[in-house]
Amino acid sequence: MTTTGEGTDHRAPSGPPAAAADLPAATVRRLPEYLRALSSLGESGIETVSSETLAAATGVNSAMLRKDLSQLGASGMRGVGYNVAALAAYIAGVLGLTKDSRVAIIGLGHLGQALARYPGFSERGFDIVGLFDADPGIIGKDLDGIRVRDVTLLAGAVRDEGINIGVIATPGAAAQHVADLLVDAGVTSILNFAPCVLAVPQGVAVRKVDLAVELQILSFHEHHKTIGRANAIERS
Amino acid sequence: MTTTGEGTDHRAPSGPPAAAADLPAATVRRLPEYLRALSSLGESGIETVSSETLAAATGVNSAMLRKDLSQLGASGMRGVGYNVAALAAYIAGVLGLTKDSRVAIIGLGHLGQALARYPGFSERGFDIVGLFDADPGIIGKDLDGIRVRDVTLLAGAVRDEGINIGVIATPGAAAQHVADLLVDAGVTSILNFAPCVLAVPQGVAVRKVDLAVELQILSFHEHHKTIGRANAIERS
DNA sequence: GTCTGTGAACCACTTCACAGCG
DNA sequence: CGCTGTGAAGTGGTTCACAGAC
Repeated sequence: MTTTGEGTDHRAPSGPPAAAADLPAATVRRLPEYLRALSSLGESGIETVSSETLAAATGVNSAMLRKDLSQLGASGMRGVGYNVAALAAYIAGVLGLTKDSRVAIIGLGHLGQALARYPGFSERGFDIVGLFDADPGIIGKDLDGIRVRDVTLLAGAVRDEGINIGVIATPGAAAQHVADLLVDAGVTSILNFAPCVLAVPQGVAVRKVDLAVELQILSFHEHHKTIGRANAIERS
Repeated sequence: MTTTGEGTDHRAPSGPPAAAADLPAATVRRLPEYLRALSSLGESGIETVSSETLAAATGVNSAMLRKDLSQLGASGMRGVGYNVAALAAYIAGVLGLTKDSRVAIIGLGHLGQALARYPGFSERGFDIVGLFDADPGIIGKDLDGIRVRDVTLLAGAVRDEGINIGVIATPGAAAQHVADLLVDAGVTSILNFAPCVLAVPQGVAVRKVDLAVELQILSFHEHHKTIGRANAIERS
């Protein structure tokens, strides 16, 4: 399945990930990190982990980890710690990773092609099932067994193939149009790599990743590395 | 230069980006967005912009934009707004984009190759001057005119070629080793795409981008899209 | 009148510190 | 005795609302 790959042999070790609907955004952001650290621990054969250890592996404060997990409604044995396999399964459940997501990538320039071939997606339960572009020079191309289709076929594919996440890797100028296509077709989760702000209706979740922005933030720190004010750089 | 490309003809329109050293992290994160929006406005020939308009273009509250800019020490004419070209130049100065940065990418799998060819980097003043990998099958390969070198040559290249930003696009298992090489060679800014937490000494800035994490956060929202609680999804 | 700059209130998240369970 | 779970305190960031410049 998606998560541990190791651990003991029970399928659903903990109770059902019940009422974990309105977690703080900051907590949600950390859950994938916890999950990754737990997978890594599980592969090392470790069965139990303390909040202190797991927090160190994810770069957070142990109290925050405990608070996150308790808000989430889960586990932990006092005096002992957390069961690695059970906790991983629980978090995976909260994140909705029990059922694989179906992803379309729109825009297959260099970045889009790299995303299409990035093994980390399928490894973690995200099936890339559709590739779309507007450039006739790219349409028809085969990327690791998936053929790039014309973007005009996007809406039909979303419906017919159960696509529920759209990844926009087009130039900025095309991004809003693609977002509109996705939203009209019923997609409510979008990951945007284009350098622009997308307008979407309420209820549609958009996350934005701008690689150049990250470099510019580093540039800022680099530029102001004069005095010994080297604190507060992490987690900026 | 790095930023507007358009606008009026004065080179250094505003005063020197003086004492903007210890800005709040949240502000620094937004500066590149402001800059991008300003570039876009400048290309449209717009010379002046109100905080309201610029805030809308970047998806933030106008009061926050004004506060950011005033903290930064800059500009603004009451009753009128901000001079687009001057403000862009000012922000570029604060971010340290007046001098181009020299970037090395380590790890040239699919993602690293895409990053090496991503035009957005050079467009915004980041010169990719070094590509390094440990795989003999990749070393020697030419990517858009840059030859991939053996990672053992990294330290020397950092010193000889003035590399000041390292981008790690290796598998997780190799990332810490590469980070150590970079730090030992004197690099103090690292952008990490590997799915792991890096340990670095104080004074070294690390930013982490994990593409799968972004999808997992979307998965969470997708999974909990039951009730009409569609607020607070943006900016999570 | 318009739009900036900013004190004050508000809110969210983080850290501390410790009570309580195993 | 160790480690979780959590109230309480602290911190940082956002929004409000308005005084003041143009």
